[in-house]
Amino acid sequence: MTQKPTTNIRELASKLNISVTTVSRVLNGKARQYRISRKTEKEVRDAAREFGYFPNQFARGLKLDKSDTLGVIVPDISNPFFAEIVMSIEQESKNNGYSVLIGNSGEDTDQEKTLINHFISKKVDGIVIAPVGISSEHIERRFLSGIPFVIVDRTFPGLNIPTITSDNYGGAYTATLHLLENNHHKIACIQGLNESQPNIERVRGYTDAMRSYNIPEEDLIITGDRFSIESGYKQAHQLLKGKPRPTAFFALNNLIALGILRAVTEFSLSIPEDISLISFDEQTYSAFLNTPMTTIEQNKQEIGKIAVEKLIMQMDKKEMDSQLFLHVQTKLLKRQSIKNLKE
Amino acid sequence: MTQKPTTNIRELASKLNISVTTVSRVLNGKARQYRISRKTEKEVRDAAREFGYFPNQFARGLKLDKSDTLGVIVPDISNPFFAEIVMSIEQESKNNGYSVLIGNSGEDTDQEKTLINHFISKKVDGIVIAPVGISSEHIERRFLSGIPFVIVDRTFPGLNIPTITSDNYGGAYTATLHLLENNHHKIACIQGLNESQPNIERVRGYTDAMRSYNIPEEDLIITGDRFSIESGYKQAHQLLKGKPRPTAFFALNNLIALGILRAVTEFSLSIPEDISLISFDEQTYSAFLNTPMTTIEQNKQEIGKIAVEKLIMQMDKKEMDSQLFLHVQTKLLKRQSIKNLKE
DNA sequence: TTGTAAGCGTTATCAC
DNA sequence: GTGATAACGCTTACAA
Repeated sequence: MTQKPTTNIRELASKLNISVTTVSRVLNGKARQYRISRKTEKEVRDAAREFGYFPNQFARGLKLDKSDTLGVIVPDISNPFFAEIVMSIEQESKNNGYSVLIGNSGEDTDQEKTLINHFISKKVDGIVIAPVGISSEHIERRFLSGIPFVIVDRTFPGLNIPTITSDNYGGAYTATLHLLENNHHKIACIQGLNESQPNIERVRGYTDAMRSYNIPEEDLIITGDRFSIESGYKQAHQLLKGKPRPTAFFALNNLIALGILRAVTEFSLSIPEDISLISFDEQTYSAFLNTPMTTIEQNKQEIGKIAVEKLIMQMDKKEMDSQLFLHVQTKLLKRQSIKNLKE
Repeated sequence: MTQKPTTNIRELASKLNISVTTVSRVLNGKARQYRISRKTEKEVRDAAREFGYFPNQFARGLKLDKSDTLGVIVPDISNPFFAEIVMSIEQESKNNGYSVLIGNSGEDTDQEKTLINHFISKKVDGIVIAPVGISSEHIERRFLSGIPFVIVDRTFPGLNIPTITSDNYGGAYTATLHLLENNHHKIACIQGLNESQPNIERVRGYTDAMRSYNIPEEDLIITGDRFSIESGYKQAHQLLKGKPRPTAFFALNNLIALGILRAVTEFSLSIPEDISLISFDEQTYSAFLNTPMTTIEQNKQEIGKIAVEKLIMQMDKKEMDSQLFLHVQTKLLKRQSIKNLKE
């Protein structure tokens, strides 16, 4: 039950003894265009304020076929990486006069589908989605049928939908290089959701860096099942049991890093003395771990902001922007979780 | 621009050579009530599916004066505490057929006001809000004017709006007692947003526990300015400079704890050897700090869930529930950040 | 410079 | 069992 409509445009008009047309025009900023007298304009504005009138969004939407609302779907809001992106999206949307509907897919493609349908039936004007990343047909179909979309974080190769991601390849390359420069050779790359594009790109960056040092890396790329603490823990645990141990871990996201930390602690090893660690994605707590962690920072603020900009462009121009795929730069934050083996 | 209305109810009806009334009835599950024939019912359902028809939510909203949408407002989505509450709210809303609009007030009461107005004009059926916590008139006014509200986390004393919070008093009492039992006497209580109710309640719990041990606590209650890392850092830094130092810190939320950690590291002190620490609010990373942190866990999942339940009750019954204020139990998670001084 | 009225797509009321 | 139609509140051609 919503607030009882204190006032509608008709009442307001009759109170002022003018037509609803005039009221509507003034309130939509078209007073000038229709050469409405200053006096009338002022009267309308004053009355609207006085009676706390604001147009009914259902009626408006029905007529104009738009809701001034965007939908956002992420796989896991409780992951601060996505939470920050959502925050940035909300902020930028607000600045542009849009509200945002939120949806959490829980890393589940079916739920993601349901959410998309739901949002469309709710008449969102466009959708920013960080997909689960396994399949994209459902997204593509909707996009082709005319729903504006922007994809964030988890791309799909060959999908012609505007996409904003971190420079995953570059970030991973930098991370691995940093380890190599500290004379690590046995660097284990702990994956999250193997099939997802950020994961693939990060592995590619890792691999290329390793090859540039002529180091074979095949056995060091460790399969994960998803971007979660549990997955990271399981893989790290497995590796730490084996001999010889890797000298360093490259965690492919923040949750994987947390899982590794757990395994390392369990084996009573310490960082960086016994094992070095670098993680993709900086978090608020990264610096405050007892051994502050070296990370690859992603600019979540920027990712969210650009996503909304691109989406609005798409909605307005109803045509696509030239720059379809955008990479946001990452940054290496050196802290104390990496030991130089030659020292 | 939303999807072109592939089909509307009129088209669907004419395709089937029946009236819109019948179609509407079937699709709203009123086939039985109006004794519509099995055959017709099936035809309608099949056709709806075939043409991908779903009712226009603007028209529906206009007619029924409801949106099946809830609004959620939090002070800081990037704080995982709120992110998890939002996640839970989204989940529970979805389960009950509601969408959720999200708003981030950025710990700013003006923004909070704007968001509330915005949501109301968007015709949300109700609002769950974790207010900034400084003032509540704007909320109360809207509530009294008929908008269903549920407040979460940051209460206001004497405000008769359904509220769900953690048992802040009890949690803080337990935390402090735990420190006392480990023979700490100089326990600094590092506040966040002093004026906010959770802060006040936690201080009350702290104070009562201290008094039960006959320990004067006045100078040990440290003023903060907000629930942020910076605030925690600043206060801890100040304390560590002074002599004699407290032997333990009680951080009034997760961000404050992070700030304390930063200060402690800066002074090259270690936990728990040099200083003990307990934090209100458990986080995913709490256990993975090199010194796993002892915390008071809050049941965010439950808080969000109950909030939505209460809100829906309020919307449905249009009357208030007997149980206006609800406390969700907290739990002490003992880890290694506290040293027993007698050992 | 202002007004009249049609129409957006749905549901509820009344009629048969 | 089913149907015609008014009404929800707004914007916008078209008129004046």
